[in-house]
Amino acid sequence: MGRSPCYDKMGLKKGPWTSEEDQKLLAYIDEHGHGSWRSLPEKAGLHRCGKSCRLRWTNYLRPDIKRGKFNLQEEQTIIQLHALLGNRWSAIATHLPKRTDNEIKNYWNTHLKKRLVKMGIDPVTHKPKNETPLSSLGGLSKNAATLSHMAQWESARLEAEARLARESKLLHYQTKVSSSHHDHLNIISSDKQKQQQLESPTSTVSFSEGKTEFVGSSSTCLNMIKETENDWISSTIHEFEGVEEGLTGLLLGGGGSLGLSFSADKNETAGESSGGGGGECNDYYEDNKNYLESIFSFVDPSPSDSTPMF
DNA sequence: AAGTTCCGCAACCGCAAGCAC
DNA sequence: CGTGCTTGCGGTTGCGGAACT
Repeated sequence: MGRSPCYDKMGLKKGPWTSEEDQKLLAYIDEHGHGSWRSLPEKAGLHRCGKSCRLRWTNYLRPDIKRGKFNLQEEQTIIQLHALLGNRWSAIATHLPKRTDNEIKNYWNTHLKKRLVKMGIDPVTHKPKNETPLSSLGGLSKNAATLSHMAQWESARLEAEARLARESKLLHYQTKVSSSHHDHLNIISSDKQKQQQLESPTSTVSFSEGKTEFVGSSSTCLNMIKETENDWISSTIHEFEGVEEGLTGLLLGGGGSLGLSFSADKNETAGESSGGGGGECNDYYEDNKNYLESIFSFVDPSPSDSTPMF
């Protein structure tokens, strides 16, 4: 199968991009859209392979990228979506407008993953490494099964959403040429805001009477899978045209109940600050409990203490 | 001040899905 | 329907700067 023979080709540069190369790439995409990535470098006068250009564009030069530190809400969203979706960074990124999958992946690997480990939570399964203390939460295994099942559906749905977002992007950049490339690095115009709406599809997962539903024309999981993708995508378009609060919003809507003490790098965890690991377990236990409750409250609509999501 | 270690992030690699022919 | 090309994705690497000794 054809893998693009990238950097072996004579004269193709690799490594960090210079500002001059950035300008060339931006200017070309401004003018023509990216079109075929393979042919872009030659047309743009770049001695790079198309793959490198695409990467540079999607991860760095795109005008709708927000750079800088992740805020608390974003962190929580990543963690909870990761619990649902695993390492599906592109799917997670669709719920974090202006953040790239690469950035989210990096942030997870360098920050969040370590924090969970320190809290005694397995960053892969999002379960406590020592199950026993939390078994007292009750119903967790049942919830875990539900969560797993849900994740599968959410996964499938997000794939379609992501595809839609990609198509929207392509359409936008092929048909719309924005102003100067300096603008790319600095502003978000009204056009870009429209674009964001397309690029940031939101979920409309709802839960009722213990049954999971996906709001929209495809009201049940079964319907969702039976519908043709086009039908489903078009229904999704209607959804996020009118619905502002998506999965992210839902997650954050319950954010007040989140007990995670992710206070942006100050003290990594309560356990760590307790010094020498003596009292770590209790602190971790509290963190874990809140952590898991925050995730499971997303699944289990028990009316008691969880903040209503809708 | 110099050397070493640690950390964060941009970029690369390779696989696989999607698409066109 | 099969084949080959392009693109997207996730894992990993390596460089540069910060922190530490």
